[in-house]
Amino acid sequence: MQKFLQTRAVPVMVPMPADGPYSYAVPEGTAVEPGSIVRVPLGPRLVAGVVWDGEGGAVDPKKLRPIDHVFDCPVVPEEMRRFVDWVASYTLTPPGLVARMILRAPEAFDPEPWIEGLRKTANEPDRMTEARAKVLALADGGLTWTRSGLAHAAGVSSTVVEGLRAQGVLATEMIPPRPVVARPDPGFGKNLLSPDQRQAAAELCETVGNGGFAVTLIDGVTGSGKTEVYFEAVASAISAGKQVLILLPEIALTQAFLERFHDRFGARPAEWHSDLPPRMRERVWRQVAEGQVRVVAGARSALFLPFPELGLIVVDEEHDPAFKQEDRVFYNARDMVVVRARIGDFPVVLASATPSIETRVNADQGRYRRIVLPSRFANAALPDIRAIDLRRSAPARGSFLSPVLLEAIGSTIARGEQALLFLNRRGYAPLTLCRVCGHRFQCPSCSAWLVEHRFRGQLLCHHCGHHEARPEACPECGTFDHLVACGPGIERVAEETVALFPDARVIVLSSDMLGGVKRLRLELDAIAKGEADIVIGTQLVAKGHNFPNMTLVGVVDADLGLANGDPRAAERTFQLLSQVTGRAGRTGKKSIGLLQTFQPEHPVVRALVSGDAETFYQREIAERERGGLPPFGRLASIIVSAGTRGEAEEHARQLRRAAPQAADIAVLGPAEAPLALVAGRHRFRLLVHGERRSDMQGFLRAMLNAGPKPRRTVRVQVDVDPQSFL
DNA sequence: AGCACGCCGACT
DNA sequence: GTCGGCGTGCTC
Repeated sequence: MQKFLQTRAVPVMVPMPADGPYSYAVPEGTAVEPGSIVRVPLGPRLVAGVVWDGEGGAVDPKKLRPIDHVFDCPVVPEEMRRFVDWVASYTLTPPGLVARMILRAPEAFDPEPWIEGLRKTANEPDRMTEARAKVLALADGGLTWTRSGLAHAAGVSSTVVEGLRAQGVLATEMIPPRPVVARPDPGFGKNLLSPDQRQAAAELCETVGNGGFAVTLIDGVTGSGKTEVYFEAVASAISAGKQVLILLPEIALTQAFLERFHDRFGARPAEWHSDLPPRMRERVWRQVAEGQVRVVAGARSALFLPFPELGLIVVDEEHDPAFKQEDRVFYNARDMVVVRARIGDFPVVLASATPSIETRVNADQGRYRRIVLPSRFANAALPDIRAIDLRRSAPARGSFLSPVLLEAIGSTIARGEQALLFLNRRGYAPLTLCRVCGHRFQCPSCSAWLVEHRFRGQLLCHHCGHHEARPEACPECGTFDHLVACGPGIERVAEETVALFPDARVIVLSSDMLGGVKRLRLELDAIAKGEADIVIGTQLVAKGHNFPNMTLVGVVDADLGLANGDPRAAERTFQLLSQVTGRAGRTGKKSIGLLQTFQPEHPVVRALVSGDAETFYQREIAERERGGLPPFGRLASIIVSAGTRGEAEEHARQLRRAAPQAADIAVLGPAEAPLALVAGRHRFRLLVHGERRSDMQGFLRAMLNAGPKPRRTVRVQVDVDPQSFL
């Protein structure tokens, strides 16, 4: 006891939702410093934690337990610890949960083991064979090889290599772990840039060269070569000895992107995303922490890697909703990037053909610098976009493709070019009903319509994943053969297309496709090689892939997504359809985009057809600031979720009553909230906005403190959307 | 977040 | 008579 009282106690952030770090005793002879990664006892188990800053909080000395182990690992940099504190405070998340995000590679805290290698000695083998000669010829270079590497390179079995080792011709020598990627060379494969690109790259490199915190938006139409431009900024950061992070929406993190990077820098960036195999994950984490990896291309969680020398972050497809995490810690990685850069005092590049409204406003108001790339690169021209008014040019009965679109598909494939049909709806039909009694198939746990997937023979809920076999008879009235599919899904469009163009080669791309990522990659390759005439796809065709021979993009339902209550409906639809139509015309051939719509006068449709995005943006910004919808930039939401709608609603009401400025709060019910019903949990979103952009945080805190404490299964979480932190 | 403890329904 | 459901509570 006496000894423990004298022992130093340090704060350790443990990976669980405590309000702050816990105190642990530092055993005699153990050295730790802020940022040290340690193993500590927590209740019945041992967990990894990070030694935090300041003095350990006062605890009952009887509770104080000693640190179990200090890992031989680089410390979590000070910038990173401040970042964790900031994110925790901003999102009202317990800091331990945020810290947990940087500790997601448990095996990486121990140094990577050295690998057993083989090296030629002066000894001669007893007898020379052809296989042995091949091995020795390679080993003569004086290099140390791995056993399998040497056998493979020599084209012999590893028993040959093993035999030579047994005779002492090859000796074992330990070699350090291999880097996950080679060092990128900023001067490797410089791209030829257009004058616009050169100008933009020069501006960007100047900002990067100056160092210091700055945010630059590169706003350029699809195909204008934004990537080449920000690659130049990446090159200057590498030359300046900095590490670089490129954030991409997970789906855009494709092979094609990695290859483009390779072509420019002679090496791939390290990848970081949820599908990374655990072993690779650990190696990347470790090598980033050691500063061996200089460039990471990753999904949003890459922001929590422990870079010691980070000097530039690029966020590509800045507007993409995939940068938002909506579970546990609620954050928008794009916004947290800006904070991370401010803490580290280095620049940020945001790139998008269709920036988010809040980023545009930040640029307009001078907080961000904006660089515009107005035209497509080289001979590629933007597709000519037209609306098809479905009231005038209606599809035939039971069909979803209008005569105008069918005609365009026909002539496109007759020219040997490719057509893309886009419909953002998986499955066969979004609603099934009984023609006799009117019964509609609904999800038992979240009351959304069940989507028929005819290919799988199932009805599925796209909210919670519930699925059931498609019945023959109506469960309500028992009548056979009177169930009718309402509306189109991608499978149904495919069925129609195959029937109308029986000789065309049709490929369907959707995220629920059998065969997963591997199959998807094969299909994309096939399309690139011209092995398809018509591609039918959901959202996933919008991103990253280049289809060089694609000269027609048909949007089956341009109105889809405009009618839900999401305050961002118009913005999101504009972004999605811009990207999809942007798939066409990458090679200079004349190309067109056709939008099937019932609302040709809708601002989104008009913006796409006229190519005048500016008017659309100004209108959207004005719309939000006029009220009705919460103005951007000061928007936060408190999400209340509970098992039943009643409970969530009641709690939301109470919180709203507790708030001092009730007029500033809008309560959106499940119908309007974008994520109203998730996994059977009913959610409510209170959108909160204030007149001053100062201290949104304090307001939320006050509201939560004044409000009732959540009881039973009611949970309250806070999601702060666009930034008020600049 | 995990994990243990604890109190009520269907099974070797 | 036990196995096991998840509600509640705690972790320096």
